[in-house]
Amino acid sequence: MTITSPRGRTEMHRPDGSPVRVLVVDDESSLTELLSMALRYEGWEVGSAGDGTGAVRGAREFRPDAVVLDMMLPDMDGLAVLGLLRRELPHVPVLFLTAKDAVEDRIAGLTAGGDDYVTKPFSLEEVVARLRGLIRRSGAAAVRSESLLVVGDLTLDEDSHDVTRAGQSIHLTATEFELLRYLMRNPRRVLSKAQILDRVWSYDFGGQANVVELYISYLRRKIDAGRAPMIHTRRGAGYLIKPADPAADARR
Amino acid sequence: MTITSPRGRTEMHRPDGSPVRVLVVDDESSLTELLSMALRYEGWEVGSAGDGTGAVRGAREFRPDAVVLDMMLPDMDGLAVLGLLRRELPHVPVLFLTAKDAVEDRIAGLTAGGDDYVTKPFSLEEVVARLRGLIRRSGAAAVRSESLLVVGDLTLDEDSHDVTRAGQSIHLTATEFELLRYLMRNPRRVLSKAQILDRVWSYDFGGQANVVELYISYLRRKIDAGRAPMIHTRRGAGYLIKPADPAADARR
DNA sequence: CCGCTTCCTGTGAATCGCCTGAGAAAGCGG
DNA sequence: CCGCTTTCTCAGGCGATTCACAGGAAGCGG
Repeated sequence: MTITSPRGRTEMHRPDGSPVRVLVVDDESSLTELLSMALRYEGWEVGSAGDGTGAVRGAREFRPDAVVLDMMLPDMDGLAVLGLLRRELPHVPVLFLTAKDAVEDRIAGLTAGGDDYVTKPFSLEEVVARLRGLIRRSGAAAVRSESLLVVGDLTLDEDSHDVTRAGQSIHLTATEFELLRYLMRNPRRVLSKAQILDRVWSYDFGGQANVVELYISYLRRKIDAGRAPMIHTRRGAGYLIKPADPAADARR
Repeated sequence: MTITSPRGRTEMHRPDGSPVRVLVVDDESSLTELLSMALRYEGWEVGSAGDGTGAVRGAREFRPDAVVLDMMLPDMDGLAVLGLLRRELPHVPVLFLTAKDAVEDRIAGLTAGGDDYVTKPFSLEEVVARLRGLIRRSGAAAVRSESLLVVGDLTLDEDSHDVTRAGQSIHLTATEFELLRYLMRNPRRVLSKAQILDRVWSYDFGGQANVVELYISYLRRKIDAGRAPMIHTRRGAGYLIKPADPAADARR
């Protein structure tokens, strides 16, 4: 098993102050690497394993607070792995990775204990968001962080998916929602189109990079329409969101 | 016997503030695991046993506030187990698990003492609800939590199964009732179709996921018909219930 | 001010997810 | 055993969503 330590900001901690630990189990090394990078960046400590045997060993040695588990492993059935994991770590919430077309009844019962799943191909934002939700609700994180993101007079609730600006409710589509969440989780910070594409769109997205521009445009229409703008373009660099400058409104 | 502690929100407590304890007895480990997960998520401490002998030992050592007991155990008759349990824990309420075709009048006699039963295959919502009822009525829980769920002008009584909106009584079928209860126990929270399926339908349900859509549609006809809607679709994410926005009514 | 690059956004097509009517099958009460 | 209720499948339909494309606008360096 490989263990890597966080390098970014750590918002969630365990009761003793150490970073949250996540075990990633997938047989495609490109995916475990992708996930490890993203989760480490989230401020978590990441362990990874490529099969069921490694997963059990990882659970025993690494004692993670959450597990990301691919249901398709080379050496054993996903449910079998789950059973063994549960024996080691009865409390740990599990985020399942499943193929889109996988028979849905394989999932049956899995989310019942508070676990969750995402289908491949996924976006990193989605995985991170769900993992945060699982950890938040599991009580492993000392700070039972809020599900509400706030930037200026803009709010986004990850539980209800409600978005408001200045108290007014705003309807967003799924993609718009994920994009805004990503922006709001990184306020006052320039995010490049490449970063956004990597984070918000599925890892197998093969389309034109200007979808980002398009969706920024959609967001502006809904978020900034007729108000002091919060979404800003940094030409040649990317986009960022920040609380509206009150003077900007008067200036217009 | 295996003991696992709660990790979720704990709404019911014992007089000393510690979590309620439930002993699960079933010989199918997949079922004890499923139940353990769900009950732990409910905020309870769970012990489990796979046979009558283990059940008696569990009762003695774990001192549960309630027992979930499969009537079909490998080593002894359900009634024998019950007798031994009663010797250890005279007042503890028991939730029996029985096969659908089991002789019902035998069970009926058993439940006379305030116990209850559900037939296999069951839904987790049903088990949890009945267990909550048993515990509430047994007086083990310090907070004699209400049996009435309220969201906006919608009320649902878990004891009487009465549902009203704006004072008007509404008739629901069993499935509609369980679905609404699940929604109302998680107000303002998006619940995915998978979560709903796992929680409201029996664990062996192998049908199409769009039954959820269908029943949401039924509920809307009865709950939201001609009123400001309380049940909302989050396209690509799931459903949620919340108090009707009063402005929405005027807007329509 | 010019020309180049980058970004914005209207249009439209394809797809997706959701809603719902119709009806079969199973359950239930009398 | 019969009729009513309930559960569930199937499939058509439709609006919402996603995305490509392309012309126009805006910023930037000189």
